[in-house]
Amino acid sequence: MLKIYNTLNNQKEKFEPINPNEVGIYVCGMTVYDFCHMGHARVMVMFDVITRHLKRNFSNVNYVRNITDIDDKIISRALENNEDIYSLTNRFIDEMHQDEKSLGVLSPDIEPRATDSIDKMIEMISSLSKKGLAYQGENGDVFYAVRNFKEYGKLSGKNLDDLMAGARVDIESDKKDPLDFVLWKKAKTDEPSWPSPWGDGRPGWHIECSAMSNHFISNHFDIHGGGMDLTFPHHENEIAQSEGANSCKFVNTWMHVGFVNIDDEKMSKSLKNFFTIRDVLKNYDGETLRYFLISSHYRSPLNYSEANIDNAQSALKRLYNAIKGLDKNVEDKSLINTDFEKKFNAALNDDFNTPMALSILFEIAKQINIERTNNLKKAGALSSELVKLGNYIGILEYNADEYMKQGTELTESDITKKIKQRESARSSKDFAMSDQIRDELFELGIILEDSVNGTTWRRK
RNA sequence: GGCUGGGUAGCAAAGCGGUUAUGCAGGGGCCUGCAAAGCCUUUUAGACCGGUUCGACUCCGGUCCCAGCCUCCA
Repeated sequence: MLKIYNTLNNQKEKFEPINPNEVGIYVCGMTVYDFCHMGHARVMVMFDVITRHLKRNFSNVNYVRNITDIDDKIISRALENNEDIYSLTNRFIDEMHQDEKSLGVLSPDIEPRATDSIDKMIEMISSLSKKGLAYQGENGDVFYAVRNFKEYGKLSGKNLDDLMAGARVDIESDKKDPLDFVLWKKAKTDEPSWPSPWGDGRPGWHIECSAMSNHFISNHFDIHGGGMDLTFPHHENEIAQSEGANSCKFVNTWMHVGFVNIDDEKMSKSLKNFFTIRDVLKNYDGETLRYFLISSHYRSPLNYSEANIDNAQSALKRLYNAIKGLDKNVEDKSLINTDFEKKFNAALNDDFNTPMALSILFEIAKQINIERTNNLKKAGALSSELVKLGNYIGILEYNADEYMKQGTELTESDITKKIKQRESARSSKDFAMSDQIRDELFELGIILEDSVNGTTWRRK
């Protein structure tokens, strides 16, 4: 039984899809004007783990993650670059897809772009307008009348009067109420625009997700996710828009992924304390990054530091080391304890407890290491189990031997030559020479390991 | 000020009202020519103060501290 923590009531609750075996899940994706940073990576990876688990348990999962390709920041960045907005957004969509691939993230089922759904947004704003929930200001912008949606604040646990007390004054606005937000922005000269009943303009950010989720999934669907910073106002506004326009419940389960922090502060573009995925991939492989991101629970804050990623790398290497050199095609179930998979799935069923799931993998690794000296077949069966469960969460995707060797500048044949030299030194008991060769290779980042089957090497 | 979360051993990070989390690091041992890897073993916890309980890191109350949201942000 799958349990998910729902931000709507701040409780872990039993997950039951609206239609049996069908799950609709929508996640707010990126605004594509720059490279993705580690915070984006965490959302991509966590929802990848989540949807992989959903797809194993429900036959028909529709995972939609949008792309925001029209927005103030995109327009100003394109202007800075003296570039067409589509050339800018296409470029960064490609970059994002490359990052996803590095992190082992599977593509969503549908990845709609905002600019392809402008008509759906206009429809929705019209319907809000008919219901008295939207109005056009004198400057031409169309706003949502927050006071007219009585349940406003139910997701974030805020009430309008508390919000008023802390509201920042928006001097140049035509809003009737400072908390009202923009649905449609009147076009300025030289800005991309679309025709609408309110004049040429472009959609506000919040309406994009309401329109796309309603269109690509349904007016009422199972799971909506995103980073924790989207809870308010973005997701609150989505509820106001969708429930206001459709007069039915919008989303059953709201899921929010915690921040990636640096020195216990949120990583963000405005604080300029962010690391892009590209930055980090210069020093670490994608799977190490993925391991790092899933090594804490998705709702907890995750502190970014090199020490912590090093830690993830060591842990992942332990798993690869366990499966190294074993025949992972042994599928004799009688040789393995089926509790491993049960416990693993139970961990994921408990609000996607990835740290718990990982600990099961280490239990298997330990068993493998114990068995490999006396029962190679059993060790092989266990390693196939370990790889299978690892693959469930998108790790252990590589050949262990290759994984342990990757990232060295030396060629295989150079290393093999050195190993042969050392072997002849060893057989003539010239241990000084033997150790010297091993030390030389160590300086170059290569670790040699002697065993009864001969000498193998791996990257430091 | 309002609303969310959270404070676990040297570091990271979970579960659990009583029994080893897990990974890294440290100690001792085995293995090894010596290492590495691995195995065995071991040290280091639960912010603070009360309460409930036979028993609390785990439940309840209070105090202190931290982060996030209340503006665009994943």
